[in-house]
Amino acid sequence: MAEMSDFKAMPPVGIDPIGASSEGASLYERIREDIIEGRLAANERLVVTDLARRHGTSTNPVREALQLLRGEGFVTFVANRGARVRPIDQDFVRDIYEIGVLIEPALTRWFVNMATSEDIAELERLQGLIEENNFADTFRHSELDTAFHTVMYQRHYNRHAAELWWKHREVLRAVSRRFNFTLARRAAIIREHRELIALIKAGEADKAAELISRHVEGSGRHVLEQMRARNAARAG
Amino acid sequence: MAEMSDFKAMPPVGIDPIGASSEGASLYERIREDIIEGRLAANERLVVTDLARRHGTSTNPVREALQLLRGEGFVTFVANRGARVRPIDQDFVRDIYEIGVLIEPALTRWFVNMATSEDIAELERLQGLIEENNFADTFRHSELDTAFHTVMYQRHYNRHAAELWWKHREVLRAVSRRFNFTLARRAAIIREHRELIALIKAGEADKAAELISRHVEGSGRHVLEQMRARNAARAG
DNA sequence: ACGCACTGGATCGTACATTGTTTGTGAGAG
DNA sequence: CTCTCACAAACAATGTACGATCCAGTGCGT
Repeated sequence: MAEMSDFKAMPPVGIDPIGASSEGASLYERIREDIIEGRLAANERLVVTDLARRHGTSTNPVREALQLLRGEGFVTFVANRGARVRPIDQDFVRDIYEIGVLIEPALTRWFVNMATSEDIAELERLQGLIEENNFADTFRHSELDTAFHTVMYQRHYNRHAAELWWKHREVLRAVSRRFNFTLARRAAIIREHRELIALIKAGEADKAAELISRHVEGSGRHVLEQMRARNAARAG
Repeated sequence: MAEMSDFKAMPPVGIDPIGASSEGASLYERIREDIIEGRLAANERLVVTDLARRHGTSTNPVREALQLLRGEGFVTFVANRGARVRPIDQDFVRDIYEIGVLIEPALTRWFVNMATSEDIAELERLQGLIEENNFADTFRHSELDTAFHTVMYQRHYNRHAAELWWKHREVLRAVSRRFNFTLARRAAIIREHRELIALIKAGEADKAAELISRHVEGSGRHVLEQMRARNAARAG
């Protein structure tokens, strides 16, 4: 059973993704999933009574969930006119990736100087599972890849940065799940991960940071290309 | 009257700091101010009925305000045990500054390549007011300084990054308001702002980014030292 | 001294009242 | 006949009040 939880992506310790009331929490999660996964269209109105009916609760938990989502930026509010879905569009994804490019190298640099042999063993184990899976199960790949990077950022002293990274990651994971990996991207991921492990072992913090910068940027470019292609196909 | 609004710090366009219901909005703002300004102690319990009584409303707006604050990271929740004030301590401030050091240079680099002569005129005007004020009115300085940097980041295409910067800025503004500026820091601020304007004029994006990095880091170090000193004084 | 039931209180969920916005209809002007 | 404006009714968001549920701390009994 340890095997099962090994590749389930979990947030860095101390970062509580939910924490609301029992009912409110699941509501929050479900609405957020609906937004991220695209089941709720961009800019769609979120009518409180509708959501309450659909999820079988009263309006109050819905309102609280919406406020929480507002604080996290998934929903926009206009006074006396209710909530709307914030579009998870190319701009949104690009913004997130760009912030990742700025933050992740710093997290990585710290990790390289703090990595234990257990960390490296764990990274190699996960990398082994990633290569074993070899993108056959894309969902599993997504989980493993997230776990890989979580090992690196998990214990960083800057909890804010780690939390920010995790929140962004959750969005990107959901978005990229809609697409397949190109062969070029698959090769790049495997190659860069291996190179990264090597640099960590060698204690090359700056080079590792620089590599992560390229890694994140490449990942972002890949997803954005896919989104663009799908949009073009839809429009054509 | 144009003169009055000139030095009032305003968020970058399109970034709505409130947007809740009329009553709920002020509630949200008041509670947040109480947290940031330190009137609500770190880890203090936020009892819904108390807050409702104190602010003269019913419990529901309070609950929504708290959820919003949770989403923004100012309060923490434990299921069935309510909300607590997230401590605005040295770790918190350090985390925010470190993220600023990573993000602001990128925003600056973009601005240098996009700056118009109007932008530069506005920066020089604000810098003139800053030097004229010369830290006599620290509150005014804080507003002017925020306005100065807002000019630079306001129109950045990455709305996420700009919003992140603004949110952090609001916290730091409130925190630094508790302290005075050392003479060394005053000199550094004036000098770095002047140098920054010169670099922007010259179109030296990389150098400007590097300068901002030092500027933010210096600002962070200054505030953290003040916090540390006060804590030591309090403990002694 | 340790454990268990009880009590006090706060959170969480439901139902309802109020207020503001939107939309649809109709009359009048062009 | 069409367009515009005003008014009114429906609708949704916001605020209030209340009951149910869940925790924490206390005091009793062993």
